[in-house]
Amino acid sequence: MPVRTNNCGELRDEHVGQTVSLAGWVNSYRDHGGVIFIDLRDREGVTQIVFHPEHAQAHAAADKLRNEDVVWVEGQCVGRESGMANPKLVTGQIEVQATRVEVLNKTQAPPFTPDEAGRVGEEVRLKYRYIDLRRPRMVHILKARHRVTKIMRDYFDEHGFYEVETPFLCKSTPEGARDFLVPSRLQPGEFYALPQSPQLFKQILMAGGIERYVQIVRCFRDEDPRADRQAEFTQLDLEMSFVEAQDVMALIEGLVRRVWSEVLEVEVGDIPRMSYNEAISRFGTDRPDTRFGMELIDLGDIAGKTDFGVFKGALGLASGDGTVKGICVPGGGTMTRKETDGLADWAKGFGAKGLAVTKVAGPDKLETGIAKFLAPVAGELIERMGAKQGDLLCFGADRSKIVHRVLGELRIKMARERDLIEEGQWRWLWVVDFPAVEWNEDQKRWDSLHHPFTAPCSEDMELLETDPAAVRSQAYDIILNGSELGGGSIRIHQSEVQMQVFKLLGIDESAARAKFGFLLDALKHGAPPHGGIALGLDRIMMHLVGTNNIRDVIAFPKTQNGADLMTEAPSLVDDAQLRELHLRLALPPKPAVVVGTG
RNA sequence: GGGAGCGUAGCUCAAUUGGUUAGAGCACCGGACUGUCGAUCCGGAGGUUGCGGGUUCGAUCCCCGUCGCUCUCGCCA
Repeated sequence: MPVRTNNCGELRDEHVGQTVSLAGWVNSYRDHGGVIFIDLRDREGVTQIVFHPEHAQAHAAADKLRNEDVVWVEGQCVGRESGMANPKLVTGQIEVQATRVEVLNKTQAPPFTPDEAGRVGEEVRLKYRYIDLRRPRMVHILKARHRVTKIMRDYFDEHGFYEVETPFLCKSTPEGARDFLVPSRLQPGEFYALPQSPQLFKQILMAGGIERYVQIVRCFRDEDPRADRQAEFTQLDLEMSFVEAQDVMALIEGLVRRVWSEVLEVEVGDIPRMSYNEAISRFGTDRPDTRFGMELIDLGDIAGKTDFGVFKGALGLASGDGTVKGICVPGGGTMTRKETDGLADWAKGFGAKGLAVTKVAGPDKLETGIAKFLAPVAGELIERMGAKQGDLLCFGADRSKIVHRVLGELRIKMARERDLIEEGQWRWLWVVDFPAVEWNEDQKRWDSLHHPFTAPCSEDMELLETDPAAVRSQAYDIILNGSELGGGSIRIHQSEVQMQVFKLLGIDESAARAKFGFLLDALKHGAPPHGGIALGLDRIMMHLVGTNNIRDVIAFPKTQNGADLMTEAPSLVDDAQLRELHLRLALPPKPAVVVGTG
């Protein structure tokens, strides 16, 4: 490999006259028969190379160059005459007159070129990821990701953290997400699980006196992916001893302030806090998008004055948690009957029986939908909801959980569809004061909202036995523009408290010992008070580079079926491999081949 | 596991109500061309319309199944 003196993004007027050598990929070629141009691309940019017939070796070689050939060129950096400069290239003031060329690798015709890849389907991009990664956009993303993790490591180093690696081959604990399992060869019939997070290990590190731990770590959850979720993902994971929630939150504020400042030159101010109850009540979700209004308005008292059966029914629910709330969709009055009927069907997907709507026709006048039921309270309703003529009012009347869910989802849906979110905003939020546990109606038991190691608020401790639903936890989630970037908590550091919580969750002493005995022992052997947080690095990157596709920020992502289209993982393995692991497949029978009926 | 959308040349797309030889641009191959920068011009090659079945005189088009990709509900302590 001959010497490379410069990269393709750095030559400027000041380099004119120098003999330079570049290497990279042929981004495009323009063969005029006499003079030939190629745009040479490497990681750093694009530089135009000119081949004149006088340099016979170079010219002859250039004649055969095609897109994505890998070449090395040597030549003179020359200035371009005015009118011949290319303002689209940062190197457009100069070009390199090639005197020597070496084709480092001749390529097959590529299925697509990095130039046009923005218009290529994702399936093809993933199959030929190495070509996709040559796109300046992808280089930019991977570079940004590198910078972000570098900033994070520097930041935590400055704050006294040690980066410690934790195991990938772990003990399976059936709580939470489905585990990826790894069969053990040495212990027939037994399995490891890949970590869903290093939660317990980082707590043990605290018991081990490490005091401040951080790790940028891969986590695995065998659940169906989404646009912002992948079975294999990366967390910024940390834990600190001798701290309270405020300390962890302040540390993270400092981190995002630095990352956003250095990467985007955006200043992040103090991040406001909102209680879980307020978030649910005003936004119908524990991760509110506060970039726009359209908040949920409580209408219980007004609804009670109407004769509308749906409202009456909700308010009179035996469960006692019946609620009537509404949102006002600005300008939504333009929606057609078909569209609003469609909303009702959509709402059923979230457990609602339907969705009542009406339109504002004047200061105290409603029309269409359930207008006739609301006529007596029209003025009051319109005033309460801050509505004006031409708005659409949507109502949820049901158990409060369903009302909040439906209206919370509707709020987002309407904002997106009607373009009510002003771009370029960074709305940060801490959601705090979560309930520690939530009643699971299906399983008839209490479930942790975060995880079983989250410390309850000390002043709520006595409620653990009398009124579990009222116990708040020392947990905190950080939200950006309605997306959950991460969450953490102060942990339980006393084994008696941990056992009390396990008991509430229906995990008895023997089960607790079997699954978490090592943790209980560690808590008994001098575990300090501690707490931490984990942030989704992939989601942070999605925000920083402006994509809503998590696969864009991962070099080698998987598809919705968990497949890697490039390597074709997962795949069948040899019988010999299975035998070594003491495994035998028990696949479901193949569906019978249906022969045409007719 | 459920719902929705998509699948036609290497890539991005088109193809009338179900109609005769499935087209275009780019890429590829051959040729021309000494200042282009999405070069241009001339010519050429390239198709199991994802796969299997059905309906029909005739299917890219309609029906059933299946595979793949995307979004989504469930799921994600």
